This record gives sequence, C-alpha cells and structure tokens, in this order.
Amino acid sequence: MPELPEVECVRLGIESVKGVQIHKVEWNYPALWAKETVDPQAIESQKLINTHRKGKYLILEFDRHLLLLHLGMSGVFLLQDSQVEPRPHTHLVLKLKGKGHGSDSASLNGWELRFSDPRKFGHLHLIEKGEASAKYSVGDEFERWSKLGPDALTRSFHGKYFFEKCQKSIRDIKIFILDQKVVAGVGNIYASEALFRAKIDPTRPANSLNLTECTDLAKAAKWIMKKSVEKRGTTFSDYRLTNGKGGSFQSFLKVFQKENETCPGCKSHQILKVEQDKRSTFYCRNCQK
DNA sequence: CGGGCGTCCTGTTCGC
DNA sequence: TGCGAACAGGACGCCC
Repeated sequence: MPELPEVECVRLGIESVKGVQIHKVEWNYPALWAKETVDPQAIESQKLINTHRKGKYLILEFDRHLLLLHLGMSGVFLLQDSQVEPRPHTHLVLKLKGKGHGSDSASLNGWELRFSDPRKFGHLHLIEKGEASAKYSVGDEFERWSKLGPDALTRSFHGKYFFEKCQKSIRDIKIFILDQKVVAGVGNIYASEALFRAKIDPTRPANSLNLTECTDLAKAAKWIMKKSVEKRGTTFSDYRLTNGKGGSFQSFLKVFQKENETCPGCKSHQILKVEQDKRSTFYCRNCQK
C-alpha cells in the first residue's frame, strides 16, 4: 500500500529521468482514467519537465499537460528497458525517447515508464496546464488535489492546525488521521506507527486529544515518514521503487502487522489488533493512553 | 457538514 | 489436497 513515503520514493525515481521526451503512449484500461481526462496521447512528443507530490498523489509535469496519478493499493511505476517483459496488469506505458542531446542521449532510448496496478484501485487523470499551475502550486486547479489537506511533511501540518481540526470530530483518532482532507499522505501503516510513537490510543475520539497530544502526533507522523523515505519505503507485497526493488522500512515497524508479538516499548504486553472502519489497527494498550 | 457504509478489484489466505 | 469464500485496503459517492 503506497503511502506518502512510498509515493515520494517513486517520485524521486521518476525525477531521475527529468528532461526525457515521451515518444509514444500506450494504455489499455480506460476505467482507471478520470471521466474528464484529456486523451493520454496528448503527451506524445512532450518532455517531462518536473515531478510533484501532495500526499499520496503524484504529478508528472509535461510541457503543456499535467498527469495526476494515484497508485491506489497495488500500483507500481517502473522504469524498464522495453526488452524486459512487462509485469502483468500493466495499464500505462510511456515510451521514452532519450534526453535529446549529449552523449547520453541514447541511454534512455528503448526505455519505458510503466504503470502496473493489479487491483485497479489506482487513478489517472491528464489535464492541460492552467494559469493556476504557473502562478500557484502545480495542480491546484485540479479538483481532487485541491480538496486535500496539507501534505503531512510540510510545515502547514502542525500541532495547532491538527488540534483545531480534531476539535470538530468525534471519530476515532486513527480513522481521523487517515482522512486525506485533514492531512494528506498518512495511510494505514503509518497511522498505527505514528500513534504508537506518540503513545496515543487509536480508539480515542479525535476531540479528546489536547494540543500537546496533537502536536506530538503530528511530529510522530512526520518523523516516521521521513525515516521511511530514507529507507526507501515499506515493502509488503506490491510496492516497488521505479527500479523494481523494494524498500526496507518494514524492518523498522514497531506495531503494524505484529499482532500478539511483545510490545517493543514496554516489553510486557502484547500488540493488539483491532478493526476500525473496516481496517486493521495495531497498538499496545499499555503504552498508548 | 459530519459520519457511516457500499463499491470498485484481484492476489493471497483461510476453512472445510 | 483442492477449491470456493473471505479478506485486504484508498478514496469516492451516496445516504441520513
């Protein structure tokens, strides 16, 4: 499940081919695309000039268009030689033309950016660049993007902001922090991990947290996700970097998918697994209050 | 507007 | 052993 750190690592991988020209676009599953999307073929002959990320959304910026991507549950974005057999469920292929000049211009010829998504929970949307993207933040005119809360790694996500949001909700704090309109980027893995680090019981109502606790939780979420980016993300089954390799943060997880294991904090209680909003939450009832 | 739930999808795991 | 059922999970759309 790609969350903020995994998406950031994918972005960094794509960033390495910045400047490349798109030779040809192939896609085969229209349902993955937004209804209002521009024909994906429009980016043929355009150059990839930049990459952006907000929460779990990724934006590939071309000369005249923006490609907005969500990896969903099982989406991967691979940079591969066309000779390599594509993974099953490859739904979008951007064939690259090379960097256009210099001695390494041929180095990317025949290479492809490939989007594969077995469970088809991903989402793709191509739009023309608007005035807003030039003047403000890239992609802000995009409806889904504009509804997102502040990216979890930015300064806009701070204790006071989070506290004010929490005050208005009676939902469990674990469920609340997963709401992308509140803060963008936190998913199921890092929600459990951040709450453990902040020593907060995931089943508490959001509006029961005081300012200090909200500040601690925001800091914990940032700390965890920054560490994960350094380790190239958490790999369980599907997630892969653009080079096809997995990250290593899974070995640093404290509670996620560790039901019945001894808590690494108190070393006396077992990690519990509970269901919240049909999703698994892992925590230590002794350490988290 | 907040909150709860159904829906999409397929590889993996579970149960008899 | 094998096969079908249940499950996992992000975000949207619908309902109250």
